[in-house]
Amino acid sequence: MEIAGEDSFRIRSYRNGATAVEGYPERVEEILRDAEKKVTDIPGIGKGLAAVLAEIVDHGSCERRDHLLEKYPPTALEFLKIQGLGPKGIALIFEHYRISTMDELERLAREQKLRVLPRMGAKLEEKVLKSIAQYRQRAGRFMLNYAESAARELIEYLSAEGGIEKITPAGSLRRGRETVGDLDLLVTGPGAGMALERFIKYPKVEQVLGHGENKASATVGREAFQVDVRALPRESYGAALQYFTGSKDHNVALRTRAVRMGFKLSEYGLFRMEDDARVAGETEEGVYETLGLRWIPPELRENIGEIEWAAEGRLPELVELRQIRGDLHMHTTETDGRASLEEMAEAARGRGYQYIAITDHSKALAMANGLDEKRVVAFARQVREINRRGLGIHIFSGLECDILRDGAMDLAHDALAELDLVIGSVHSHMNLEAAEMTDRLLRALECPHLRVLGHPTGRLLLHRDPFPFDFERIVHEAVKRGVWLEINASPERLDLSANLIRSAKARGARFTISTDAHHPKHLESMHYGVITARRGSLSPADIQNTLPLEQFTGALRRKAAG
DNA sequence: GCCGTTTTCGGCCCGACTGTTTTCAGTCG
Repeated sequence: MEIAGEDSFRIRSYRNGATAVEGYPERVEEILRDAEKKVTDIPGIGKGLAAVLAEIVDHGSCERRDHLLEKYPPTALEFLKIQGLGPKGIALIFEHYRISTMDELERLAREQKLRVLPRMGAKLEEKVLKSIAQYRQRAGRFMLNYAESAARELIEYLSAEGGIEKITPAGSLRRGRETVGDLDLLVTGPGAGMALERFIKYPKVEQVLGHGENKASATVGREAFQVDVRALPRESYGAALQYFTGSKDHNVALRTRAVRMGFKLSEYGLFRMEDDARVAGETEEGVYETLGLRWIPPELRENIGEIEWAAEGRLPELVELRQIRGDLHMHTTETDGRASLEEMAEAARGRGYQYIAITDHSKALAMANGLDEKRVVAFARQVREINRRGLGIHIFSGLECDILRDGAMDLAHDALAELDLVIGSVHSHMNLEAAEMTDRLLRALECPHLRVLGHPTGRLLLHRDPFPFDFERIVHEAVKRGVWLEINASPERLDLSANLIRSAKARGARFTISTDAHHPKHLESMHYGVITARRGSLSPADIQNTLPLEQFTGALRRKAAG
């Protein structure tokens, strides 16, 4: 719609509507079917979008979309990812050349055919070519752990010089998004300007993209991770932190509120409209407070209703890392882990946990030397013995049991009955049709010994999409049967995602957060899981492994008792 | 296309940078 030059406010409404539907705990399909409910009760959905939604539910598309797809190739949206090209530029290119692929765009730029168009020139062609190369190289996003360690190293490097009061990563990293596009680093203090100088001399800098008085941009490392460092005066640090943390949608909503209250909010501060006086900006808390809001944790700043919650004092109490009492998914050298049970236990004890579950693979994962019934029974006995001796931390005997193609568990029920905690996971045949996958998971949930559904969607970030199934139905059944949903904290998975967590919570689901560690070091990934749970608005009470040992043991037994 | 404690019509978030430029549209964050 942007490329077609449609009304910008209508475009915004569509975009808002899409986010609203995505984050809404109920399925649009169900709301439409239910005569009691109205789809227009979703904030951001009015009469027009309600009709569009009905169309989409009916036949998978809508007239406007079909029409646009006749006029423009579907790849047009990819062109928006090329720096220097916006909707207007792309429209202009389409008017003059019939192209539909990135290769064709590249050819136009190389053959100097863009510069003949109005308001385009040689510099733009160069920029486009460079950007296409980057687009191909990295598809633009990095996993959270990559961004986090890049930020940590850089902060350490920049802090070494002195004269720096604060240095904070903002943007999607601060919000804890599962993948990060680039890094915004905010610096204040008398040495902030010098920090920019120092940044462009950072040994890992590959290419300096820009360097001014207040901001320096560069790509870091061979992967071309873009980092922007901004030097800020102390009085606007909080406003800048707020602004650059985003999300964009959150900021738009916040500014709207500011305007309504007679203020103007920018990255420089919060100003009173009537006399331009600065009323807040040194701290983030001050900005929110002046707008009549509690401080909103960055993980919630996605315009999912958090501003209303903050205004009404009903922000959820979000789970914190220190509230996690144990890790319920990890592997040892018995299968594909790299450390022994004792080593894993020792590392967990070092983290202050009260308990862990050792959950090696089952025999279907032959490659990993998965456990068969006999080894499972022996393992359960061994764990009982270990706990009698005492390791300074309680061990639960567990298993990550494969859910076979037909939904049967990989091991016989009487063997599973010996264990304290059985996780059921899909590791194979992930390309089934949604209906078949749903049946498979439903059957798995029938197993009376199943306690946790492991990495429920099977996604691998930047690698493999979630496999399709009827999520609501599976959640419904899991809740009914007392099966907990895993939030797999491995930064490659973060499965469930924040959106699915919210949707599942609204249906009464209970969760575990576990690392799926294959090495003692991987236990540190717990905080990615906690961040993801926070993005899903979860409180400690939603998460089983925040329970102290005794209560957790009790919760485990309740399923066993029926 | 959405929305309403000024409003069912007339608004809808803000500012910097760049080169397409000689006064500003388009892009970016």
